[in-house]
Amino acid sequence: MTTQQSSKIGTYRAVKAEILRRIRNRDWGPGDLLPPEVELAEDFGCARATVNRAMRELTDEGVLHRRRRAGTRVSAEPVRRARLDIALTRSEIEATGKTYGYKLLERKEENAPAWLCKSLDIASGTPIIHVSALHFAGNKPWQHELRWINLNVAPEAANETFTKTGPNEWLVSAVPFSDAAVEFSAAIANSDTAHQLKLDKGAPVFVAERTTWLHSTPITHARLSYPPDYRMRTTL
Amino acid sequence: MTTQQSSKIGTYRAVKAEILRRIRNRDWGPGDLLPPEVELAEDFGCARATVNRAMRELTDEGVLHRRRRAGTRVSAEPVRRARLDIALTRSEIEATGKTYGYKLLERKEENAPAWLCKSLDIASGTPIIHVSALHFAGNKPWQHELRWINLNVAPEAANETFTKTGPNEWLVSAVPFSDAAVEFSAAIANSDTAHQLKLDKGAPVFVAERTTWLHSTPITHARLSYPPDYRMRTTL
DNA sequence: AAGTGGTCTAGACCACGTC
DNA sequence: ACGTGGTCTAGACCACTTG
Repeated sequence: MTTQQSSKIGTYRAVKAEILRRIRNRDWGPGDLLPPEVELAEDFGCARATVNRAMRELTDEGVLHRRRRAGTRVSAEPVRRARLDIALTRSEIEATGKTYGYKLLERKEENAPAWLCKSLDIASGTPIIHVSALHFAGNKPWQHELRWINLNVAPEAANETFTKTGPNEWLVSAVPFSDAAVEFSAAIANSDTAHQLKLDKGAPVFVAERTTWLHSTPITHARLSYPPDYRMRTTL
Repeated sequence: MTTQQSSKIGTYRAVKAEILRRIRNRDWGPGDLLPPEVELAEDFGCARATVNRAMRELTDEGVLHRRRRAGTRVSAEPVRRARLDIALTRSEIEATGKTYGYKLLERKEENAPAWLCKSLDIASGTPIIHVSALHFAGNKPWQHELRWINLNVAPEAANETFTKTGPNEWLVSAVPFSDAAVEFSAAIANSDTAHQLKLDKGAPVFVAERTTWLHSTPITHARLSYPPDYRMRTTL
């Protein structure tokens, strides 16, 4: 929340800080064109590469907008690129100082239900493992996890019981992936989830749905429900 | 969702791709130590700086973990660093192809209520502007916005009516900030929000709460409520 | 003490897209 | 066409932290 300590001059951090200062000071307002890298390098008395790194990072953060030949401008719309650190549930809970707990509710092998085939774009009849489990922070239910694992891609999952650790912990160490997507939404807990999370009927839940692929092939899909007092925060 | 096109050899992109390939191929598994930069530079036949950039980016993305002297390892827990692009509501809606609409519901100047003072850590009696507004995608209510602006920091806000454009659009172009935080959660819509979003009583809403500061001084706080069919997605 | 990453420099060439 | 950013190189010195 506080501006980062300014560093020695001539560093890319110092350049970043100075550019940010000028933007906040409105020397450069939204949409304004900044001088080219070479010029700024002279101003700041450093190498062009240093200015480049500073500006590149500011661009990644959504503060600047760059195009070849057209130059660098202050973002007219500061698209805040927030970072979400999605950790293992265990780590997330332990980071709060609470004790992590896990309980397997159900595990079954079956063919992927129609809605899942459609959602993941896999052939009907694809064998999967379905797991329902609870994660606790201390004694309090923290997350209800519903997971589906594609056995065609991760057949080793058939040997896992998931009684002591959750599917995700096993997956991250056992199955490589190349792409992931997450969706967040709000919903009313269904009766099972409400019961497991010890919520009243009609209580809202925060829902995260994750899917991962290895080279376009779906590996696993998870629906994670959190009680309404859960807060997901951005870092940075 | 698909792996990025591999580039010419000797580029940092090629190095990134090759490192990722070896990780997915389990040449290097979770927790494993990678060779030092100098060595990889030789292997790949490129400069150390090129390898450095590749590894630095992979570290930013949460794939690798680096410490001086200790070397570089594959993350044992791939903390998925998801990126959320938080755009202006207008842009977000227009990106879906729908027409953006805006309607001011209420605007009043008053002293900050106690809960807000506590939440933002500002003195009681701080003058603020409170705005309630609706954002539409086509004819459908998309977001209910409740906003509070600190008049001590942004006194110019007193001259704004917010009848044609929302507070956020004015803020981004008029008031610089240095820090921002966002929290997401699920809640039951209160009667006002439910009415405005045309939801049934007891319907869940997806809630985003944003606060921004300029050098540790709170500028504005917003509570944004979305209907339950809203999905927030990660990019990348 | 020594090895590893972190960063800066000076120079070069390239790629893109605007003018 | 040509100015702007994008990237690579080779070398150097520094900062951290572990053995």
